[in-house]
Amino acid sequence: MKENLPRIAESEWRVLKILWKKAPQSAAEIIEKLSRSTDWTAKTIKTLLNRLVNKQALGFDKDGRSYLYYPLVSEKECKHEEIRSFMNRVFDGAMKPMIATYLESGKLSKKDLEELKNLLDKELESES
Amino acid sequence: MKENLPRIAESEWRVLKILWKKAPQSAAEIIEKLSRSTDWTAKTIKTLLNRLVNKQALGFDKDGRSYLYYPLVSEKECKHEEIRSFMNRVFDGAMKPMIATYLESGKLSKKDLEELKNLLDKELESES
DNA sequence: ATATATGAATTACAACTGTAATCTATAAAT
DNA sequence: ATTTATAGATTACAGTTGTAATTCATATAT
Repeated sequence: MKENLPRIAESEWRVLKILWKKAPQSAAEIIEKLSRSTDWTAKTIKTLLNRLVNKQALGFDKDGRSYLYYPLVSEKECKHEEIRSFMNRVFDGAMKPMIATYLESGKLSKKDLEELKNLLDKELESES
Repeated sequence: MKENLPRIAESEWRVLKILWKKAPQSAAEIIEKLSRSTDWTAKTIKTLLNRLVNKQALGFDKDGRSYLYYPLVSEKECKHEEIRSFMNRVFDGAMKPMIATYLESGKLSKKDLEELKNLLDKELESES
């Protein structure tokens, strides 16, 4: 609902996603989870936590001598912003060409297509 | 058809888009066009052309002492790749949450929604 | 023939990223 | 009390990007 979202790098998205699922979490917990999905060392993950704190994307409370981290930026805001900048960069901001291009890449099954159609239908109904 | 697409930076997209519209074009033409939509100096644009040539995203033919540039990477491939990496980074590769998030951001008019629905319908029909 | 303007090539430089290693303070183990 | 392991802080270092300025070669003007 506010201004100046920090820029989130690719590796930082991984960290934020974990904290959006559950917060707060200690560095140890975060490291444990990321170690399963990446090959980053604990040091690397600490660096990412640090950078996110510096960018004010994360905050923390002290718990003894370790920290409990939590997001300061909302998942929704970040995703909206990321969609926006991606669409501008690649599709001059227009959704339709983006979808058309995606369809063309043939990555969607019939079921996917129908689900998307449902989404749109619901949105159309719900519109005042 | 593909393999080893170079990574295209944001500013480089601007240049490529111009050359996908029409190719080949001289640096002077490209500079002229980009000067209308950005505040980059000619030097900056030359740097971008150079980098794109180094990444093998552009090629050129000599025309006297200046060059005529043309894309070596296809618009379609680049866009597909960019969608793919964006969806992975932000939405774990799934289109539906992406669309849902976009709808939620309220950036689409009723007309937009209907156009998108048409796109999907056509795709569904055309599917064997 | 020489000076100048212009195209492209090279160099610049800081911020951001990926990917850590090292340092510092302190809690825990002995 | 001293050693050691550990948490977080600081430093590292190369590659990418934004944003040019400088240099080099040469076509053109004088």
